[in-house]
Amino acid sequence: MANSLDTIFAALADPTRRAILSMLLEDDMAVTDVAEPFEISLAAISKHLMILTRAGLIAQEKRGRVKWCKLEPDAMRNASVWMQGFGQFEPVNLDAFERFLETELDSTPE
Amino acid sequence: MANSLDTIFAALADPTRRAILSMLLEDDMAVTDVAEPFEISLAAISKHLMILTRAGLIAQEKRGRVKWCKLEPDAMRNASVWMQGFGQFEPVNLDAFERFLETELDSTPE
DNA sequence: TAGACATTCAACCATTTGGTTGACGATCCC
DNA sequence: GGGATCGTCAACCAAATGGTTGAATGTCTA
Repeated sequence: MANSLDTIFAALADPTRRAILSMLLEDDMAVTDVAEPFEISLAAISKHLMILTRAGLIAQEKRGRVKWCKLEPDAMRNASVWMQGFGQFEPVNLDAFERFLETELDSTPE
Repeated sequence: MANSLDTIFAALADPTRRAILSMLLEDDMAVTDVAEPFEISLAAISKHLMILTRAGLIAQEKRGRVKWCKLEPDAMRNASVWMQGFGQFEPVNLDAFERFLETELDSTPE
C-alpha cells in the first residue's frame, strides 16, 4: 500500500510536501521544526507529514513527546526507476546522466 | 507553466494517465485509440489527455479530424532529475544507478 | 502536581478532481 | 449535401484535497 506509484506521485505533487522533503535532505527534524518556515498551521503540516509517511517517502519515529521525521529514499527511487523507462526515447539522455553523476560525486565526501 | 513539478507529478499520480503514457511508449496514437482499452467515456479520456498535455508530458497534433498524441519525454526527465537528488542518502545508490545505465545502454542501438 | 510543550483529532469549509451525459463543431466520404 | 466519425464543450455530481480552528492526548519539567 505504501510505495504505490499513485500515492508517491500524489504526495510529490504538492509544493509544500516537496519543500519538506528538501528540508529533510539536510537532517532529520521534529514536526514543530518542519512547520516553522511555513505559514500554514501545524495541523496542516501534520497532515502533509501523514501523506508523506503513507507514501513511504518519510518515516516518523516518536521519542518522548517529539516525533522525528526522516527521509526514506526507497519509495522515491521506485518512482524514479519507473520514470526512467521513459527516457529511452531521447537521443542520449546525457543531461540527466551527468547531473546524476554530479550529485553522486559531489555529495558523498564522508 | 507546463513542466512545473506540480503539474507533472499531479499528472503522474493517476493510474489511467500512467497507463496512457505507457501505451504511447509503443507508438503515437489517436485519441479514440487511446480510449479504446479503458472503460471510461471518451470525454474523460480527453480530459486526461489535456492534463498530460498541460503538464508537458505529451504533445497533441491534429491532422484532419484525427488528433495524434505522442510522448514528450523532456517533462518527465525534469521530474526524474529532481528526484535523483534524493538518492544520495542511500549508502551508495548503486541500484538505481545500474538500472539507469542499463536502460541507457540497452535502448540506444541507433 | 501543575503548567508548558508537541502533536494529533474532529468538525468544518472551499476548491479541485475524475467521472457522467448530451449537445456541438469539424472533417471525411458517398 | 448528408450521414458517419472524431473529439471537445458544458453542465452537473460525488469524492478527495488542503486548509482552518478548537479541543484532546501525551510527555517533559519546575
